Amino acid sequence: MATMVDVAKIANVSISTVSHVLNGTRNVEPDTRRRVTDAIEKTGYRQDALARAMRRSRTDSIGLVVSDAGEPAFAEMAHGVEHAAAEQGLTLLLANSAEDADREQRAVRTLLDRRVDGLILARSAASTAGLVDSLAGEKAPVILLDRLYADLPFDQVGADNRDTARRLVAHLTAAGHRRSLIVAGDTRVPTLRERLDGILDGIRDAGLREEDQVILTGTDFGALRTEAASALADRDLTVVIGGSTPLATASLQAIADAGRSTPRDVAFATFDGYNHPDVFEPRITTVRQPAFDMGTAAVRLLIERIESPDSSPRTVRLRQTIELRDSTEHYRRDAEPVPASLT
Amino acid sequence: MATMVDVAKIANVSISTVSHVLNGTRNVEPDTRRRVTDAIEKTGYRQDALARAMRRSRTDSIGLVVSDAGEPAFAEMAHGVEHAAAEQGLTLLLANSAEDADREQRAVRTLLDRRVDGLILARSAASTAGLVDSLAGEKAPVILLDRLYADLPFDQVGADNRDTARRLVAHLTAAGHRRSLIVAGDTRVPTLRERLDGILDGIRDAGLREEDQVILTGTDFGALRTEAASALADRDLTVVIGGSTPLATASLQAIADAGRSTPRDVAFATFDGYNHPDVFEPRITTVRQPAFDMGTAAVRLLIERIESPDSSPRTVRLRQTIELRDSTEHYRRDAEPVPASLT
DNA sequence: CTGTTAGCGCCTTCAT
DNA sequence: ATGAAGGCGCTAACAG
Repeated sequence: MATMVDVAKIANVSISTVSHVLNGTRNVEPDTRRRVTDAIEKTGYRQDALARAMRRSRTDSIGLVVSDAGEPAFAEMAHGVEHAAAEQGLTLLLANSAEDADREQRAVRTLLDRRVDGLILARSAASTAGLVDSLAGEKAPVILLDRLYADLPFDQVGADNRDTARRLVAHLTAAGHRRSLIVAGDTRVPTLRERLDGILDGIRDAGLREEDQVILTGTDFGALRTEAASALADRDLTVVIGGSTPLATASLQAIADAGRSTPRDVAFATFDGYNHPDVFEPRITTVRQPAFDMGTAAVRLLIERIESPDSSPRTVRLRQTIELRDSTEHYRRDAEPVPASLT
Repeated sequence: MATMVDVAKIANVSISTVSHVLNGTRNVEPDTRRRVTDAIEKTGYRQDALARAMRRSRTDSIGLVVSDAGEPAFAEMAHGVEHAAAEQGLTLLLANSAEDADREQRAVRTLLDRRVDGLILARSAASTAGLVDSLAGEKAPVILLDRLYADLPFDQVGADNRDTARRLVAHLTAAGHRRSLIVAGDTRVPTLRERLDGILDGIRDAGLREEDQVILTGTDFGALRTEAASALADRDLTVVIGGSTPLATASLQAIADAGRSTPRDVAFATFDGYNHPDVFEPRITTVRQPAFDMGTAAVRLLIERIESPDSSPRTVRLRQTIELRDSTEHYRRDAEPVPASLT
């Protein structure tokens, strides 16, 4: 592989001139520039990003640590990050945490050791004390994506989970639902906690009692499925709400286990949802995150943070949309009309 | 950030000793080693991967260039690559080609400039002359994943598309189907070409005529959907076969457009398919790639190639499985029994 | 407008 | 068993 020395020799200039034409970092006589570019052409020279990074002590790369959930919402976020990074000329280094705090730690370390200029933690288990500590001393800024923890000294990007959950429930109660099965999942996860809180807000708004709802929490999807199936023996539960894609899957399985089906004899709505809602049955009412935009927003915040490390941390929440479909709309057609303001 | 110099000073040794305890690359007195590890502990020293890579001229990282299809099969492959890389202590650098030859070129360049030790091109448009040329001179080996081109000087990992397609058609014809709508897509893509060829093999095996089948090719999914819908006016077409996930989506939409439904009045099967086949209707008979294993196989091949650059290129094809579901099994129950040997 | 030079942090002969 | 020193390829003062 050709180096700057080779180019300089052929062009009959110093390596510093080569560097400067390469980076456009100072004026050089058209004629000399010519000789240099010709030499570059001839040798097929390419800058060595490693050496450059070492000297400049910045790599023009950022890291993304993700839990490897195959959920569409997450894939979209990663995609948004990828897109925005490329647009900024940043290389993206990816590491996988598999929803495991330990692996997350190691992933973060790996990326930091590679001297990424900044780090985005998507769906992080960031609450673990260790992580925050280990990040404190680093100069590489960190952005939290999707799971937002209060009182952390990081920029954060998420969605307005609580508010949208409340709007969703307003719609459901307006349609006549009084008692619901809420498959809330692991409420230590901020996103899921916020969604549950918003649902409860909505319940209260409608003058309903929390005690009349069935709320299922926990981390074990198998157990949740079983519990949900038993709960559904109670035919007064007219609607099921899933807190995320895997929770929705467990819920749908439970509905089938209980010998019920949506929307025929129970309504159903979920957060995050599935791809191809137009091709498969049932068509599910879904709260959709602006996942791609969340990814790009994270990159934007990261870049701003790299440029001004000492401004105070910001939290951005993007607005979600409610996509109404058969699973709620074709249950109880006799209910009150749907307000048009909902999406 | 602490460097080896800091550590050496504190431990009262030379930096070369520090290097050697770090890498276990020569014996050092237990006592000195102790002092060094203590100093490392105290300073929170971490190796600078960049400087190390520069000196050793290897980065312990590999690159993965992918088309950003959100298809499950692809996500699985990427996941497999990620997993295997981590297991080998390799960092994974990811770049996205968005199914665009130009972007693919640039992605490859970016990764090569970062001096990855090797490169995996998944779902590559590698046929473009430029790419192959630009790769020829590089010392970083390249593995092609999923789309296999004959006569290319690279290791390649794919699936036994042709053979499995043939088995699938054997099953369908045994079940009584005589005329099919084959949504084959862009047959310049080797994977899709192989699948179509295998389907035609199967047609011939069954003593049927190719002229009685409707074969739709092309890159425009919208157009394919329209053509498929018109074709389905012919009620003698009793089965539709999709060549990939997006082709399946277009096919399913076309079936709906034509006022038909599967499996009620047309059978359906596809390659690659969708997630959550247990939760949604219709449940689709699917040829499934061992996508995860393909990813890990690519990493294995890459590592072997890095270690012995001059052995001749190998092509690995992994066996696919046929997952039989309602979309073919609940059409024409009166047909001949299904051979048990199929999956 | 161009050239010289000192490192960035590390690994690795070559001495001792 | 340990140290000294050169250099990987590049950028950024500093000179001229």
